[in-house]
This record gives sequence, structure tokens and C-alpha cells, in this order.
Amino acid sequence: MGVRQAQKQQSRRALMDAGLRLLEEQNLAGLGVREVTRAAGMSPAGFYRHFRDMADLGVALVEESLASLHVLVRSVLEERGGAEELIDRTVEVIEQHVRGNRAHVRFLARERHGGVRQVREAVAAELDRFAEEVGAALAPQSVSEGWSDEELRMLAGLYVEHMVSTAASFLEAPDPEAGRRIAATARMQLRLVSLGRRHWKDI
Amino acid sequence: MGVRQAQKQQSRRALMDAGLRLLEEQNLAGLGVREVTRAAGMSPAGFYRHFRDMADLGVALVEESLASLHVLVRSVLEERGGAEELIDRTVEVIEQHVRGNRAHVRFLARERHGGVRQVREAVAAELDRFAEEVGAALAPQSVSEGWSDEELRMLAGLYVEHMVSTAASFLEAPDPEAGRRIAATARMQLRLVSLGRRHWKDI
DNA sequence: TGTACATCAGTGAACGCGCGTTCACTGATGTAC
DNA sequence: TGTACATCAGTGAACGCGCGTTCACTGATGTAC
Repeated sequence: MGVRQAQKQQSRRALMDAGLRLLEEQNLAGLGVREVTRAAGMSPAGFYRHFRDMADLGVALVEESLASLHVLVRSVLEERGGAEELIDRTVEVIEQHVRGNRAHVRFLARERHGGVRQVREAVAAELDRFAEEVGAALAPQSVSEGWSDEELRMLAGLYVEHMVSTAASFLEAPDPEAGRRIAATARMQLRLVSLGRRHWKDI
Repeated sequence: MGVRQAQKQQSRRALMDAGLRLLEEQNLAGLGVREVTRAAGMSPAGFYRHFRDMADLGVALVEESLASLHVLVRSVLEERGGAEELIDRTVEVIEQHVRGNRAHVRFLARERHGGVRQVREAVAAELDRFAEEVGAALAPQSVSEGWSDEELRMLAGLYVEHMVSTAASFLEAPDPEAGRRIAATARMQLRLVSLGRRHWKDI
């Protein structure tokens, strides 16, 4: 990649970083081209060398945010161990991810039901893919014996939804103590779901 | 109430209705005073006879939206019957509520993690109150024997979170068939949680 | 009931401002020979 | 290596526009007697 390409890439990053930072306190729909370019140290017109409009930048941010979330989900699904350890590990990984990617997580929580259709749809489509992936990982487990595709999808959806809402809760935690309470609650909830899962086929 | 008061009330309603309608397609943070007054058939300056600013109108809408949700939650909690009927009834009530209050539900989903702090906090506080209320209703049930306050709060939180996410799903359903799928999934998820709940004290 | 005055919801004009987008441009980087 | 031209990321000025908010006002409603 030539110097010019590298510089362009750098400017694009600066715009996305500025956007991400500004979006911690406001909605994508309320974010302005001038605002972002100002924060990125660029002239307003320069924005258009990278994005068609703000929605376009939003979609780019969704892709980036969900890519890092994808890594997270995959890593949890690959873990092996007893139910209890898996639950502890899951909650721990969510908490760490939120800590390390506050802006991305906040952006997703905020724009998931936000005012920009393209962005909403991108988030929804990606969460569906997560659910599918989780479902595929649950299928071969012995506890899932006799489960239909529909039942697996239902369970996967419950897990994904729980992950999202737990991440959003961590985001709002005002202090470490609140974080610990959220983690404890999330672990109990996962334990309860796991129990229900084990007894699903008891008739 | 005199004629003048009644007319003022009517104008206030017109502003809130216009806001609610406009917020189906955008965020509160992106909504303008002129936009709302135009939609409500009032001059821009008239807005300030009713609200300090848009955030103020937002908080009024939260209160209204959550009042109707409160009625919903209460009605479900008061129902009596077998676990299976209660689950069916719960999902049915959620679906009906979304059908009859689309704009309010959408507003809540959108602004729960939206860009206006006051509004976010109002929603969070009210959802906490719901969870507490649900917890109080669960406590006396025989299945809850031996459950600590913490455990009851954890379960109540799971139910409230599930209600919110199910309502949001109904909102996005493009056709009746999708609605039926969402309802079926929600019922199964509640059944699974109910199973976990019954086996929570099995050691 | 009638009259004189007070209240105040809603108006219309005005303000200064920052917005998104366009344009011709500049000058560093890339390419062909 | 050097030269001549092409590309194109980023600039700075300009545009027209709708914004939030203020202000003095109007006229219907309310109140006191």
C-alpha cells in the first residue's frame, strides 16, 4: 500500500474515531459532518472523500463494532469446561469486552433501535448471525439431544439477548461495586437458563 | 377546569402527539422545536408555553409511555392460572400492547439507550420499579419458597428484560407471520425460564 | 347581568448562527518513459 | 536517476437554508365588583 493510500486510511480512521467518541454522548442522527471533521482535524469538505453521508459512516462503525463482538462470541463458544466454569467465563468475557470497547458497545446499544434505518438493519442482521452461530455451537452438545432447530434457535436467541442486555448494563455501572452486582446477577440468570435447558425434555 | 386550561391541555397533547409521531422515524436528539410545532399546527414560539426544551417534552413522553406499560405489567401480575396459561397470556398481552401503542413502545426502545441523559435515566428508573414490582409478585408464589431477595430480583430482572426485548421484536415484525414466530419463541423462552425456576432449589 | 381590568396562550417577525454541500484549487504522491 | 504529466486527498470560500430563541403584541378567557 502506497503512502497516499496509507494517509487516506489514517484520515478515515481519524473520522471514525472522532465519530465514535462523539457518539458516546449523542445519537448518530444528531451528529453533524462539520462536528466530526472538526473533531478529526479536517476541513468539512474532506469528509466526502471517505463517506457519502453520516449514515454511511454509521454503517462503517457498525461493521467495526460487530467484528470485535464477533471475536468475543467465537472465543466463548470455543471454550470447553463444566457448565459453571463456562458461565463464569462468559460473564467475565462480556465484562472485559465492555471495559475494552466502551465506545463500540455504547454505539451498538444506542443505534440498535436508533433513528437510522440502515444502521438498525445492519445491527439486527448481525445479531441474527450471532444467534445462528450460537445455535450451531449448542447443537452438538449432549444437553441438546432431541432439540429441534426451532428450539435451538429460541435458546440461542435467549443467550444473545442476554449478552446484549448484560453488556448494556455493564456500560451503565457507575462503580466497580455495581459491576460486581451486575456480573453476579448475569451469572445467576445464565445458571437458571442452563437449568431450564437441562430439564426441557423432561416432559 | 376552565376553558383556557382545557385549551392549553389540548395544545400540549397536540405537541406530544406530534412528537410521538415524528419520533417513530428519528431520535429525540434530532427532533426540532420548529418541526414539532409545525406538525402540531402551532407557531414555534408557542412551544415554550408548554416545555422548557425538547428534553423536557421527552421526559413527559417517557412518563406517559411508562404509565401505559405499568398498567400492562400490573394486569399480567394479577392474573391467576396454571404456568402454561400465564405464559400464553403474558405474550398475548405484550403483543396487544405493542399493537395498540406502537409509537410509545418504539419511543421507549429508541430512547432507552438514546442520546438524552434525562430520558435514559427516567426509563431506567421506571424499569427498575417494574422489576421490583414483579419481584414482589413472585415472592409469595410457592415456587419461590426459600428464594432470597437477590434471587427474586435476578428472576424479576430476567422477566422484565425479556418483556422489553419481546416488545421490541414485535415492533420490527414485518408481517403477521413474523409476529406469530416471535410469539412462539417468546412463549418457549418463558417456558424454559419457568422450568429453570422450578429446579433452582434442586441443589 | 354588565363593566372594567388582569391574565396569559398563542402569534409573527426578527436575530444571529451553524449547518450540509459544491466548487475550483493546491500540492504531495504515483506513474510512464 | 531524472523528467513530465496524471491523480486525487484535502482545502477554503461560498451558497442558501432552517434552526432555537426573544420580543412586543393580540385577543379570548377569567375575575372582581
